[in-house]
Amino acid sequence: MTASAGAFENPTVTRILDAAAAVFAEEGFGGARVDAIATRAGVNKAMLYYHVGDKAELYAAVLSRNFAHARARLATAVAQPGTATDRLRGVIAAIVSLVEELPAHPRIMLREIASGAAHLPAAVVAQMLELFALVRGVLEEGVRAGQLRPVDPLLTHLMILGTVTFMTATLPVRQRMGALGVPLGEPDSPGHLAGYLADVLLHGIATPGGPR
Amino acid sequence: MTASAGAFENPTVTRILDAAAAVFAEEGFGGARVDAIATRAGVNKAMLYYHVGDKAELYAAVLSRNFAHARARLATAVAQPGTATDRLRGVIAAIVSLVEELPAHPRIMLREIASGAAHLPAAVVAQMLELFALVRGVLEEGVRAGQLRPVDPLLTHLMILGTVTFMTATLPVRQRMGALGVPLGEPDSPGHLAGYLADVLLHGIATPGGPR
DNA sequence: GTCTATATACCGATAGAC
DNA sequence: GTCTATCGGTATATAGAC
Repeated sequence: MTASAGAFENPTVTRILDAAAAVFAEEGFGGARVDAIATRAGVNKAMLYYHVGDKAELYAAVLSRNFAHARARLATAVAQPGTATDRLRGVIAAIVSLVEELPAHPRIMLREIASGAAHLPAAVVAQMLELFALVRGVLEEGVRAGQLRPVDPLLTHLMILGTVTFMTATLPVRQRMGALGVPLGEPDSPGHLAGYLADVLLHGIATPGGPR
Repeated sequence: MTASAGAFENPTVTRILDAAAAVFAEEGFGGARVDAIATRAGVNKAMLYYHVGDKAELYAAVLSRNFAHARARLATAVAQPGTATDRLRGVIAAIVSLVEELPAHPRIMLREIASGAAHLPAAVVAQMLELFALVRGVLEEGVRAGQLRPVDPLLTHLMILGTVTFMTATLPVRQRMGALGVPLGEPDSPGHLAGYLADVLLHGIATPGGPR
């Protein structure tokens, strides 16, 4: 992962969090083994407990770091000049590039959603709210400016997140489906994905003159 | 869950699979405890192994049963009369109602996607392919009939699945966000969800005369 | 700060009585 | 077919030497 570490973050801690993110993504909170995280980080298990804490603290630290990174990226996209529509495209592109930079993050969140937020600390929930507020601002501005239909901000945000997450995280599943002999279309580049999503989201898949 | 059991399915097996689906959804494959599944099913752990098999066989049986149910439902929706657009709306409504009937299924699949299909048997992958083929048929027919733009069937299918799954499975997370004091919009009924998704997917969120 | 060794507990799976 | 008891393996977490 090698995500940008916080300014005051110990390099050993960074390695531990990077390893933890990968293992949590691969095995889930319940399935992740602290031994596996320590080995992958190249540190002793006792050092892991010394530097970060127990499994739950480790998990919270990984999520908090990822969401802080996402917030910085989304804030930049939202502050860009241009129409609300332009900035919505920028937000989608930012989300796609975030998933490329932090591939473990959507996988961890997929599991978190599945568990009903069983391991999600309150501080992380607050971070998620900040992100939603940024995207909602762009959507509401687009509605006010008459560029967007009166749209449900939360459903729209979930539509973006769900689509991007599925299109990237399902790659291994799709490869296994393709191995069964059925062509599944060309592999999708990040740019292709972001463009396709923004286009469908803005204009739909119906032909302009098609029946309603 | 109480899904429609296969015709030749032992009632004890049905109870075990129902319990397993709930626990796998809640805890994941790695986090699920066979003891917890047996207790929830009201059977002895030894009986669970006797009737179904080990943890992996249990997991495969749950997924296979769910996908068989989904296939029957989707096949009905696809066979309905009407234009391709009408049937696409029917497919979306069928997917939404499936998620309502089998709430454990999307949660299990969310985790499966996150793990990179780590526990997915080949037979289940084949079942997923059948479902994709049904939806792709409707989309391709819509393109041929000129009702849909030349659309990427797989990306579109993932867009539908990702959106429906996120909108339903994120409910606990959204409730926790709402508890932090920020209004998140009215709760979404299944019908509202299906209608919103179909509408956005077909026509986008841009106003008809809006800038491209 | 770092590492070894271990306490303590739990889990998956089965043997064997009935 | 059903249940109890348990084996063997492994997990988290920490104590304690250096």
